[in-house]
Amino acid sequence: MDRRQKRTHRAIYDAFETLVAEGHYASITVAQIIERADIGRSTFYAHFATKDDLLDEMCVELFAHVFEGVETDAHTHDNIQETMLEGMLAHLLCHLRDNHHGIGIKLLAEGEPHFTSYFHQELGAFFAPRLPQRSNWVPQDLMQALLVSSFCEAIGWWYAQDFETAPEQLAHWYTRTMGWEAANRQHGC
Amino acid sequence: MDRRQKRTHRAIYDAFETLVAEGHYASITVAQIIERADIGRSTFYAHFATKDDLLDEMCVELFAHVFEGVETDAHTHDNIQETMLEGMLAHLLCHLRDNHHGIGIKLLAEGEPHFTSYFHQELGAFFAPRLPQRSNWVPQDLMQALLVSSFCEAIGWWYAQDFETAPEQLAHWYTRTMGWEAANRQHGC
DNA sequence: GCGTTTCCGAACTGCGTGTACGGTATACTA
DNA sequence: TAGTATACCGTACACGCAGTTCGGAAACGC
Repeated sequence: MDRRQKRTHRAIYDAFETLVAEGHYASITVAQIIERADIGRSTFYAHFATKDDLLDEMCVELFAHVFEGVETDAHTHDNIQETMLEGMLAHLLCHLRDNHHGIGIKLLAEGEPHFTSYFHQELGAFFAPRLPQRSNWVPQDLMQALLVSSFCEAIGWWYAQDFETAPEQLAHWYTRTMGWEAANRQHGC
Repeated sequence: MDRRQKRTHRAIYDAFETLVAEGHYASITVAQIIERADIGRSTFYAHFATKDDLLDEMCVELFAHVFEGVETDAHTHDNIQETMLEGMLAHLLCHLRDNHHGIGIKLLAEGEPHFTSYFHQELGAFFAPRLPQRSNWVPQDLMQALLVSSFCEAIGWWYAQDFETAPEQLAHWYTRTMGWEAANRQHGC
């Protein structure tokens, strides 16, 4: 690949990332990206058909990192199933907070539609084989949707309070609230 | 108030409502509204500063209807508390589905930001004094946020499957999933 | 070096928002 | 019913942003 292409691509990408980190995605203009990346207008359109394509590419790259290792990673220091789940979710939270200036979490909190739907999809797939026990009362797809949207909301809450809570704590609150504690612990009976 | 004003106002309002019912809010243009309402361009701007102001006014009117009577209404044929809550939620669902061509539910499902945040606020206030028992494990504001976003998601699910499920059934699933069943029933212990 | 590819940048089209203003029609008022 | 106020019409305009075009300059790979 031509060295110029790589350079330009990177420049656009970086400019975009910092702009997203600074302000609201929807209000970013191509002119701003161009100026920040210090490239010509037509050059931008030679690389991306539209601003959303840029976002789209970023989603792919981001999720590749964010979900990477969530299923297999270290945090499984305990083989009680729900602790494992909590660990994975905490892991996910850390990734979202720390990768790429935390723009993933920001786009989620802002409710950016494309990113959000992408994330919903990924998270839905993650939850699908892990639904809480009592979910047989409820249609599976509904249950899954509730879990996903709640987790997104929890992320938004976390972001809004500037990550004061520890990810493990948040994951614990979340799983308890959504009914996973019934899995293999007896409630106070 | 001048009769002409009322007429025009109504015309704009109705045109807007049908347009929202037909398509995606974000993609509706002022030109479309004008054409549908059959009024002049400057006339529109004499009534509303911007398209969003129109939406805003609609939110107010809509919520006045939707939340009206939810707290006090008939459905309290039973004074077990959670049945009451389910009844109120079912009532709410009916209102949302049936009022104003169901545009409320549509805006929610589309994730229109202004309407959604408005609705979140109202619903949050509704849930605040009714949090499930076990919510003392979790910060109240987080709990409330999870309840609200889950309910919105449930509404979206309902809309997506074209209201096949009965509102009472959906309200029941929702309350059980979110942990209200623990209020005064013993789990299977 | 030399052909190829990419970049530059300015000019242009297209679309949507919101404003300005003079003429016309309709509504209140006495 | 005549007169005054006010709402409506509609065209034209300024503005901002998206996305395209194209000829010339610069950088690349071989």
